[in-house]
Amino acid sequence: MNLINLSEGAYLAMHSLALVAKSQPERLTVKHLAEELDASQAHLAKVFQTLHKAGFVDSVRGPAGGFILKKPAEEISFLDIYEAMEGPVNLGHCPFGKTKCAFHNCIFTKDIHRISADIYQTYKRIRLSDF
Amino acid sequence: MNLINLSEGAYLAMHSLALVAKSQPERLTVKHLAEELDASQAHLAKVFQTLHKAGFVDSVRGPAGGFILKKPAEEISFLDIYEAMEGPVNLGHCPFGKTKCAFHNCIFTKDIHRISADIYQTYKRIRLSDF
DNA sequence: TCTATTTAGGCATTATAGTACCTAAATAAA
DNA sequence: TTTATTTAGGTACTATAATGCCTAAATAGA
Repeated sequence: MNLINLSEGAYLAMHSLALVAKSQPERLTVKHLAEELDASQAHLAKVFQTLHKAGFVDSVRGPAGGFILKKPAEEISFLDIYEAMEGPVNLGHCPFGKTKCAFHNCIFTKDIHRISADIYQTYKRIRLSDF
Repeated sequence: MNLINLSEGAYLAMHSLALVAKSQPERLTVKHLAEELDASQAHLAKVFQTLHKAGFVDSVRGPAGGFILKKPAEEISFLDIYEAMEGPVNLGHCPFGKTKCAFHNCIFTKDIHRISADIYQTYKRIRLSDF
């Protein structure tokens, strides 16, 4: 069981974009990336549709086609990718969306908020140019 | 979107056991706890079936029934509860269960492992007696 | 004994993520 | 121009987690 919350989709997005960034300016195909990551080609294709719509990559169809980064690798953080795949992160509120808490001092306040902030800052700091 | 991985079930287990611990030796009912936590009574009842089987609570049926802790609050950590609800945690491996990694140094090694270890130690440290 | 309360357990329903499939569009190469 | 390749997008299927519902069992109290 995984302690951090990262779907297969977000995992694929982060890892495949890192590979795309590494091989710039060469285009990479979904087929190639799926083999490289030992992942489902169908799922990865869906992920890249999302990444394309979100403006992270440019696509070229046909033979010798594939994906390249649309923005410089320095300008794409893991947080950007995470939010594109999983939706926007909202820190500062109860991580479970509760408006009412049975505890005067939430039993999670001290620790869970610290950890959430840590993950947030970590994702924000890591950039595709780091690979 | 929540950065840490904690299901509604695990959230309910941690919070309701904290309330049970606080009100010892009085028994608490699922109905009471559901109101207190503003949560689904049906779901909480399921959670307590799991907690009962896992040996965290003793149950008494019928009027004036409810749940009490079976073990001292000092001996129950959030990690114990988490694992009872979500399954055993395995640190030290790829958090996504991959045996093959496309990166010589996994892009997550430094940070994700640090954060996972942090969450693990935090859950391990927090005990029901802390409330 | 009877009734109301409360947990136990099984089953059904719902939501979501993941996967698969099919067709269209684009394009490089033969 | 034709063919093979590859992304785009829609739809549908599957698996699993989460949630809800119903009935049985237990038990305190009237």
